[in-house]
Amino acid sequence: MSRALRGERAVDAALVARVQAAVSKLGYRPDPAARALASKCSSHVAVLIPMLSNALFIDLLEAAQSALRAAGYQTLMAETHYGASEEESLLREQLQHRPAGWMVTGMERSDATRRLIDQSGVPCVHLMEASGLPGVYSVGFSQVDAGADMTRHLLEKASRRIAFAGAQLDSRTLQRLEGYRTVLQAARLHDPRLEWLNPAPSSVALGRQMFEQIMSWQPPVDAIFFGNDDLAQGALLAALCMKIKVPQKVAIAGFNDLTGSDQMLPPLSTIHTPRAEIGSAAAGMLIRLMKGEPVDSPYIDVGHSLVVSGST
Amino acid sequence: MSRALRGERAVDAALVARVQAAVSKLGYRPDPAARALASKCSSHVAVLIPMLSNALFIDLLEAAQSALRAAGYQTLMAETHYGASEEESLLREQLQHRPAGWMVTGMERSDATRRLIDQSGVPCVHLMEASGLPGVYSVGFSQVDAGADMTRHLLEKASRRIAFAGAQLDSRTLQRLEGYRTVLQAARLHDPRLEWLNPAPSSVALGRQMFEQIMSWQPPVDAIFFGNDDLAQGALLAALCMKIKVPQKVAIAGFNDLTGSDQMLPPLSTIHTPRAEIGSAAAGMLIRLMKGEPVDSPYIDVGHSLVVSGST
DNA sequence: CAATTTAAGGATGGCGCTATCCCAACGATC
DNA sequence: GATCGTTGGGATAGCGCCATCCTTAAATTG
Repeated sequence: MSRALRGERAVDAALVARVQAAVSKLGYRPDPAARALASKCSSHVAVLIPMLSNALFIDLLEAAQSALRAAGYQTLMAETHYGASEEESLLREQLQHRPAGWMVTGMERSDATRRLIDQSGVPCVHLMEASGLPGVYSVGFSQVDAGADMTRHLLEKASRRIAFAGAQLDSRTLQRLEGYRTVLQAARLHDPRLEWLNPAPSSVALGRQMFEQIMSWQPPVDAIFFGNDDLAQGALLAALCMKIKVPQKVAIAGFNDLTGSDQMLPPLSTIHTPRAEIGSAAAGMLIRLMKGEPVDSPYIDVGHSLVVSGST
Repeated sequence: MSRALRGERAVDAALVARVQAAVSKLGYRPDPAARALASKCSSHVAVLIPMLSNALFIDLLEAAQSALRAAGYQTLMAETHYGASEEESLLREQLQHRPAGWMVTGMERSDATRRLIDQSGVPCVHLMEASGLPGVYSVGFSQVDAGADMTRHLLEKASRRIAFAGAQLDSRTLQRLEGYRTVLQAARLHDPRLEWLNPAPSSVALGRQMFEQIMSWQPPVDAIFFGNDDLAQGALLAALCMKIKVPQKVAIAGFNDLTGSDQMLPPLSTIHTPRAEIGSAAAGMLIRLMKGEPVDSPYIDVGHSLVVSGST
């Protein structure tokens, strides 16, 4: 009797033991396809991330997948390439497979996508941004606060003309920019010409290029806050190449604390973001939701921390 | 009638058209769970890679997933962490889900795993190494030849004392080492003390550390061939830090042509490996196998190319 | 102690497909 | 023209579970 296996209703302990014994003796394994057909719900969790090539999301995915696997769920990863319509079509595709849960990145998406998620009745956890919206589950941290923290750090280091250089221009980068702006406006040091925004994907090569561009501008800047570490790494390499002293001539800061940032010359000051923690906490929350158990809080703020190093 | 949808047997064109019309009008979508239950085969493809944190496998996964998705298959990615037993348990787990196909990395695995794959009857394509074994499907290139090519290049650049520095020590790294050895032995320049092997995972930090170690050894080396680009990137950073001129004092070469290698100072000489091509070619081959169609050749050699740059 | 409620194990009809069998209609062969 | 393949469409029995109902035994009540 299957009830004994799933611990459903009240079942006599002796019967459970007998069933368990038979199960392990015969090597019985329930068929996921049959289970999905009968219960109208698979054991798959669809995880939608913008891009694998941004190392940031790898950590997220690895942690989430590992936690989900331990709980008996299969992870179906898909890339949205930062596209709202691609996200929608991926979700629609996944919906046919009757996923048990969803994990999506960020809060920004089309209304159609939002409706799709709501109406599907499939529990969904949002990654990377902590939101207080009712009925929305999320695990992340305040991108605005993190951006503000780094800007404040640069101010403390006596920088006055602080540039912000961002790529990809996804909503999280723009939130960091917002934090930067708020702090500089409060200090009466904000200058919109110091905001360098490039919609191209973030990369070491682009960071190098943006650094060269910013440094050729007049009047010179004291510091550059890059929206992602790969850009900042490129900038540090460009500075080495151009023999520009960092941080004496210009301070450089990054975001996310990616692999290799601590190996740069000088080591990069950055904001450490606990991606693995986000992944596992989100998986934990989603598992509770999928089992119909209550969750303590609809959103978890894992925080962030400033890593002060040689580049500032 | 479902036959009309799947193009099975001979079906009248008019009937097919009528069914198609009804399908699109009613928005009918076949249920994957029911299909899997009835046919004893899902539309899932399990892709097993060693580790996501090695950028090399990201390209592989992205290309494979994109091709598989286009053909209507779902990708289930899993990490073996370079462990034979972990690979076996992952495969065993996947087997319950009746995958339509398998993609695994490399040729090296336990006998039990090999048997598992054979006996399951699920088609399997091997990635990264081109093998001529009968009944084994694979897409890759000769790691031995690639290692030999780079070593020959260093010889041509007048290096005589050429070190090999490898990490992780997976079978592919060892094959590159084999190519290195063969060339140096033929040139009567082989010295086993110049082989620096570290089983720790490959990383920029480890490359830096290994470089410092190798450079403090006597007598000095002319060139170092690193088994992966992240190690070589770390070495280039260490050289900058130690004010050791590259390639004048020591030449540095990498492998795989990873992101950022062309941005280093000096740009890194490396072996370009067509990962995306491997991923899509392997997916294409697997799709044919899953459909029961014949494949032209059981293995595809995508080749490799030497990228000569500033570091050699 | 009979009547009623409660608890827990057992039986069974689908879930939505695929595979298989079956049969009608048609052409080919002798 | 009768027999025999052959082609193509329809009907149907599961696939292996889960949800639901049914049944029986035990506990509770008046």
